[in-house]
Amino acid sequence: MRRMTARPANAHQARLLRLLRDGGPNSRAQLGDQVDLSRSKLAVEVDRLLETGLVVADGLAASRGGRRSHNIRLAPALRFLGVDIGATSIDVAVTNAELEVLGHINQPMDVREGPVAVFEQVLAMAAKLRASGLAEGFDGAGIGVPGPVRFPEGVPVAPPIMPGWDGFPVREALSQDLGCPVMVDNDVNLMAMGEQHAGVARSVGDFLCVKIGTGIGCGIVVGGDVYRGTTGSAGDIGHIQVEPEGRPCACGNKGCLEAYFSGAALARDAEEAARHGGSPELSTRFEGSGRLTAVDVAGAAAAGDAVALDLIRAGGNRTGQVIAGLVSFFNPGLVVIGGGVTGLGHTLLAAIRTQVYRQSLPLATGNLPIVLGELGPTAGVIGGARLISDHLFSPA
Amino acid sequence: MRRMTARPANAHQARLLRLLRDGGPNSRAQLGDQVDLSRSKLAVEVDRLLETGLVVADGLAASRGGRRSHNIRLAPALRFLGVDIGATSIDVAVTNAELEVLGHINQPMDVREGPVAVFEQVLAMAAKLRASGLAEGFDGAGIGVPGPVRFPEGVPVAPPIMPGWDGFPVREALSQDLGCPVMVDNDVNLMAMGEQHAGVARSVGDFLCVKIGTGIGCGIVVGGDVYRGTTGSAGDIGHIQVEPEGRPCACGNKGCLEAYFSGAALARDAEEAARHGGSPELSTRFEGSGRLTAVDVAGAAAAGDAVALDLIRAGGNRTGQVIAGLVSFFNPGLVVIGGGVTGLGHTLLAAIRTQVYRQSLPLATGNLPIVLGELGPTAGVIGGARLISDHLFSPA
DNA sequence: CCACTTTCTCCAGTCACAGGACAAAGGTGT
DNA sequence: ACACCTTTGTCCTGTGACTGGAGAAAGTGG
Repeated sequence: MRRMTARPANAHQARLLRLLRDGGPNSRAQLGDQVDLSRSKLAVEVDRLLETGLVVADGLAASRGGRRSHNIRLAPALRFLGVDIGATSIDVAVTNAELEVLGHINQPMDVREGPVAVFEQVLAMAAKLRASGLAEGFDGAGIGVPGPVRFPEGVPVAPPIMPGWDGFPVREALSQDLGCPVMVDNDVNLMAMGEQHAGVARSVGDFLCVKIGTGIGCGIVVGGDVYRGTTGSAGDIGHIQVEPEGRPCACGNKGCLEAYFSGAALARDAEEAARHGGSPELSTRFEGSGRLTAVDVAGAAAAGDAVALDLIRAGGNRTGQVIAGLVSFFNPGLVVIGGGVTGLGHTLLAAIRTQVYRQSLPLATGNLPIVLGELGPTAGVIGGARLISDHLFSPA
Repeated sequence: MRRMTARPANAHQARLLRLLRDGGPNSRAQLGDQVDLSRSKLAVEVDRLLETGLVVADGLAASRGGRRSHNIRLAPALRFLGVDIGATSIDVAVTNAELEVLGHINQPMDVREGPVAVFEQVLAMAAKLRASGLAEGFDGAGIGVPGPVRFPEGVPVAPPIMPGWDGFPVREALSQDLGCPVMVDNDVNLMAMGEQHAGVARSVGDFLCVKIGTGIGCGIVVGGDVYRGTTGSAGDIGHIQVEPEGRPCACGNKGCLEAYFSGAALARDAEEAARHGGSPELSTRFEGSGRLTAVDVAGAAAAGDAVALDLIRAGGNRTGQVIAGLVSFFNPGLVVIGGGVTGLGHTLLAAIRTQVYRQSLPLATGNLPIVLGELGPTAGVIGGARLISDHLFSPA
């Protein structure tokens, strides 16, 4: 099948495409209400979009007391690929042009296997989705990787947890293999974009999205746009010091947040507690599998295990301490907590909230919601689709 | 004399005014090189600006091998007022349209006297500048106040160190009294704008400007624009906790940065050291005046006093600790240190640099200059002029 | 004095866009 | 059934924005 070749010719067309993406099918009249263009001009631009095949007119809508309107919608065959490469697993999803997830698969994978092995698997997963009939091809793909990215080029830079990825031309390589445009970003930024598009952060201009998984990162959204910093490392809060002369961290420093709370640190602390006894729940789980993860801690906590609850609270307090500082500094309109540890749920959230509301300025916290992300693992892949669609739905 | 009444009629004119403001007099041809408009269109817009009187043509420039060009410049009679209200003193300056300071006066004043008393003094200072012949009137004024501001309305909100200012309609009142448009912002943001316009931050898109005076604040510039946060309190880093269960702070919390380092904390620590002996330099100065300020500490440090140097280093370490976190989070392209303590100079800077380079991620610090502001007390007033000129030089 | 450069103006043609007239297609009340 | 209203969409014309070229004005250097 023929893939998306055309691009919007001007800012008006780009605007219309995004409106159709975010608002679904619309009549010309409804579009006119949103774009501040005359009906004639609007009709011209819509006609041109119809000519390119980017949008189609399918059928008539119900009457609203007058002539029935034609439904204008994005081409129904458009497909975007969202790829979220985590430290220990890969998520791949197909979406339609409205960024609705049509199919989503997850497979374990260690990023440290290196880009070649990882992308082999990504391509296999994409092929599987295509084979299932959800897509005949992909019109674009958005990729998230767990480390800083030089955004314009789509190349990871000095990623601590991804040896072998430094400088690998992800965008170029995948674009070649997939045969479609590709954009690459930090996985945390993708999560932020996902929650912004379809989750709790809809209609919030400035917010923070803290992702606690194997590591800890923070997506920063300013005025609706992701802020990436001068070298693409903005939001890398895992190595902010929370304890002078504290625990040694993998990064070489001491007392980093990640040394105290993250998927890895939590598992280690839990195993320690299990070995030293005092926590029947954790000990049982430990003996079962020989190792523990954040999921085990969540399970133990849900069963009322005091040690597990303390671990979560302690971690939440550390994290909240850092977030409190960021809230004072950044004064966001919303803080979203997400990532693998979301399963720790409200115990974690309560600890974070306590710290933030206690330490940050009243003016900054006065009307500040701190909530869990509502999309879970789909946030990243939706964010990926959003990333590439933002790129494609902008003037050529 | 008649004051500036016209405003640019469109984005092109606004662009041209800003180019003339930032680049000084220019010929039509030079302007054409910078704006991506045809010569004809450019000529039309320049002519319209000439008609409004916002710009004037004065004389011919030297030939560059062909016909001599007409110099186009902003109306030479335009005058902006920059007002920087600090906790303990007021700076007022007049600038021309190019934001060059023509006259600058400083007077001590306690903000806690309240808005009415303060603005009486501001008006007197403005009148003094006018009387000196530097201005026949003001075309606009930019005001900085030491606390958060609801920017669109120009009203301080819940300012901790300014009781009596909460909700005072600064913009409206001053606009009335001065008879010209007024914009109000946090003093730290003004400093950032000043350093961006005429200081060390020229041509840097994303940077932080840390002002250490009576309190500590941080101006945040994202993509060339000041970021103010959801409620106008962004950059309020003085109350970030640096020591759990640490010193009590005036804000009611414990262990805030400001409790350890700021003009006030430094003076208190110095007086303590002077009383307990051990520092001949500080003791001498203390006996002289009965109190100490940051200036005394700077003097003692310059004379080699070990206690004073230790105080500065300790404060710098605390501050650097916080800045290190912000650098990891924000990944700026530059960090500017300014405010009243700039006199502490390189001892302070060295301590901050050490902390940041040691704690933040290499990717974020790799090419990160940390420098002292180069404008000193004029940064704020230039920033004020810049603020109002940005407002006036934008489409009506 | 001539060739060449730079600056600036003038003019004609093109494109973007708004707004009104009007046709198409549906409602609602009598 | 009919008149009348509403909503949607199309067509057309006029206006203003903008470009690019021709050419005048004003200078330099050989």
